[in-house]
Amino acid sequence: MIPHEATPPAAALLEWYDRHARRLPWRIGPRERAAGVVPDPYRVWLSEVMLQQTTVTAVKPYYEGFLERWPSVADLAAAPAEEVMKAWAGLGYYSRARNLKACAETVVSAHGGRFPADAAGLRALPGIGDYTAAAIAAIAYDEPAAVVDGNVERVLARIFRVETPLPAAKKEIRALQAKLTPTARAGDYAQAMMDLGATICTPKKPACVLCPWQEWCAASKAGVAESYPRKAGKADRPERQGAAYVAVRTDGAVLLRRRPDKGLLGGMTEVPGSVWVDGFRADPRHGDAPLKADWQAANANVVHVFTHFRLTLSIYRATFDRNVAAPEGHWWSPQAEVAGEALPSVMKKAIEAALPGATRKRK
DNA sequence: AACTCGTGGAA
DNA sequence: TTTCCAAGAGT
Repeated sequence: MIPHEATPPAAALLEWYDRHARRLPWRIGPRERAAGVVPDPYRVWLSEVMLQQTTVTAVKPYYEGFLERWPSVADLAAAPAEEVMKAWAGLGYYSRARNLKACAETVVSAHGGRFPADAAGLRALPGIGDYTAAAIAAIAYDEPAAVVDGNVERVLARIFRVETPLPAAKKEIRALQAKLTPTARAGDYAQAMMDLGATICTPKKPACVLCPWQEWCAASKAGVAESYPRKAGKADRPERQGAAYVAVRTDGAVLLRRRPDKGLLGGMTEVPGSVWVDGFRADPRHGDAPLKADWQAANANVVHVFTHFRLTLSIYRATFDRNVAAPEGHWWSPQAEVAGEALPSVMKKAIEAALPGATRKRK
C-alpha cells in the first residue's frame, strides 16, 4: 500500500460536480437528485452495460433506441433475443447483448421484475461484474459501494502515485476507493469520479489546473500525472486473413447465415466465408464458397481491426437467380431487410464492398 | 493471471 | 499509419 498523509476530501469533488456535472441521457443530475428524483434501476443498468468499454458518443443512440423500444425490464425480458441482437448490432462486445437479455429474464423470473436492492445481489446477475454492480448500487440506490472503473483507476493512481502497474494494481486501488467513498451522496460521488476522469483527469494532457483535487494529487504536484497509471506492456496485434462471399439474388436479396452463440461475434449474422487465419490464401476455385458460381473479386479488400487481431477479408460477389435455394443453415435476406439484420460492423463493411448502399437504412 | 471479446474516433 | 483507448465481464 502506498503511504499518504492527506486523503482528498469527497466534499471538494462533490462541489466541483455540482457545478460541472455532464448532462447525459441516462443521468439524474445533482440538482434533480437533491430535489428527490429517484433513478430508475433499469435505465442505470442499461446504460452501465452499454458503457462497458464503450464511449458515451457511441452509446447515446443505442440507449435511446433501446429505451424507446423496451421501456422496462419486463419489456426487454419479453423481447425475442434476435431482435435484441439486431438492436445491438454495431455496438460491439456482443456477449453483452446476450447477457443483457438473460439478465432481464432473471430479474423478471427470479426477482419479480425488480432489480436486486444491493451490490451483492446485482453482482450475481449475468453481465454484471464488480464495477457494474457497484455502479448501479451507488447510482440507483445511493449505496456507498466502491466504484472502480478505468476513470477511477487513473484518478487514484495519480493522486497516490500508485507504482504497481495495472491490472495488478486493481486491488490496491479498490481499497483506496473504499476508503474515499462517502456514506452520503454515494451516487453523485461515483458519477463525479467518472466525470473527473473523463473531462479533467484524462489519459493524455490532464487539465490539472482545473482539478478540484489537485492539491492532494501527488503525481500532479510532481508534474508527472500523465505517466500514471503504470501499465503492463501490450502484446502486438497479429494478422489474419480470410474470404467473404456476398451472394446476391437478382431481386437484391443477400445470402446470410448465423454465427455460433459463443466466441467472436457470437450469435450475430454474417455473410458466408472462409476461416480467418494468418497465411490464408484464397482458393482460386472457391471451394469454400456457399454456392457454385463465377465469383468476382471486389475492387478492394476489407480491413477490420478487432481487439486482438487485424483481419483482411477478400470479398467475392456473384449474382443468382431468384429460384436458387439457400444452402442448409443459410437464408436469403430480402433487400429491404438487410440493413436491419444483426450484422456486426465488419460484415456491413464486407457487404458494402460488394454492394454499395445495401446496408444503409432507409425510411 | 492471462485471454478473449468490437468499434470508431482522436492524436 | 499506428497506437491508444472508452463507465469491463467471462473464463
